[in-house]
Amino acid sequence: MSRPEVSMAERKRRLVSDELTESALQLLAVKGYDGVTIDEIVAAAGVSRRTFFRYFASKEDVVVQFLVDMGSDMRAELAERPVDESTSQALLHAVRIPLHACAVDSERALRVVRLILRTPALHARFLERQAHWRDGLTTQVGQRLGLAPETELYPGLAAGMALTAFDAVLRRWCDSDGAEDPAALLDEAFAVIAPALDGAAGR
Amino acid sequence: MSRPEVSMAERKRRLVSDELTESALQLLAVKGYDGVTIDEIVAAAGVSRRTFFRYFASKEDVVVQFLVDMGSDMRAELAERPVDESTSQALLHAVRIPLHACAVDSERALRVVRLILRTPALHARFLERQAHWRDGLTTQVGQRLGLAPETELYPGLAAGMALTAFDAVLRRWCDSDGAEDPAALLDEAFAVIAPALDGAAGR
DNA sequence: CACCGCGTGACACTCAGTGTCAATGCGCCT
DNA sequence: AGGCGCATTGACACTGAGTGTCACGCGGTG
Repeated sequence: MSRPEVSMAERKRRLVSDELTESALQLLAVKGYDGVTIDEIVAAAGVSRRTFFRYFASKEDVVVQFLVDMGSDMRAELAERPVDESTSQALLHAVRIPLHACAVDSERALRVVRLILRTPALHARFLERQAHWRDGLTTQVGQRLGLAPETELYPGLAAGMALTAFDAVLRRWCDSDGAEDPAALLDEAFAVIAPALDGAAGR
Repeated sequence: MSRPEVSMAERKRRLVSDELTESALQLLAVKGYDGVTIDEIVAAAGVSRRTFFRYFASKEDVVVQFLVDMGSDMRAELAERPVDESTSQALLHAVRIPLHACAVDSERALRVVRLILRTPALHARFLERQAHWRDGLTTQVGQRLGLAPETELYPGLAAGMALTAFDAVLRRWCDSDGAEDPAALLDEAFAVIAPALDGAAGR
């Protein structure tokens, strides 16, 4: 009753998913990635092992999955930037999205990022997601400039450089335990790469 | 007899390792990553399952392991470049190493790269190795310029950009089935990123 | 009330990866 | 030659990730 704008089934799914993610992150942060089994996670969340794999494709996914939305958000942001903006400025705004998400809930984000960066299996998965981000940004940059990414190297390089900056900033932010300001670091990083993004050779 | 410069035990290890790698690559290329089990690989190589894991830490490793040597080679090359050379030139020479290795045995390399790039699990592992390459190049760049990579963003960004170029070239080379010239593509890519590597903001 | 569809739990199974131990083979020393 | 130590191997057992299958229960519907 009331207003099932989202079917109650949908809310139920969210609930289970969140419960699982929460339990997992809690345990993983304490005992480390290899120190926790799926059985412990599902026991903490109060669901069956089988159900876990109905929500997440793998143990890694429960940590990394939220990244797919951030990838979409980034791409959407880039798509909305005015076309007369320089490539570096547009990409800077796009890359700010995930970094801003960290700043909003730095406590939690720091725990997750630390876990990812120092767990090889998670780091590998994380980088693969980033590759998808790059692909999305690449086609978007190509669209902005009217360049075919299959023919021209520039779109892929531009997207890659932007994410290189993101990565460098994220690592620094994590290593400093959140002490350094991500936004300032990102500006600094983009000051370095901007000459390549907006340079004569680029466009 | 003759000259056991390398202990016979060592040669034996190489033999087993090569046998395993060969069998694995053969099978994986044909049946796909998930279509092959370790048992099939070891049966083809004529060793026990346990032995496989004495040589490779995981199923992924048998495909990706050779990359560690390429990482060392790259870093060594960068270390040997004259210090008065521009950063972009030095990094270009370093990144040429792995690309050159592809060109030497393009037949085989193409098969492996294809397998890696279109198998998510392998791609993830591949990117993680590249992250190690980047770390090595980062400290090396820092050393060249007398910059502390923990303080300055530039070394990490420079190394990251160089590998972004490498990655873009590798993908293009693979997508074109080896038709395009890696060396030419790399020059093209470095023409884009060089302004950032050697630009005023950099050093 | 009977029906239907979906999410769930229970169970069994495959496969990756690890620890342990006994057997084997090779180099070395006496 | 014979014995000793060291390293590699195979066999076996075990844990944990991931998947297929099926029967149950619950909410909505004619």
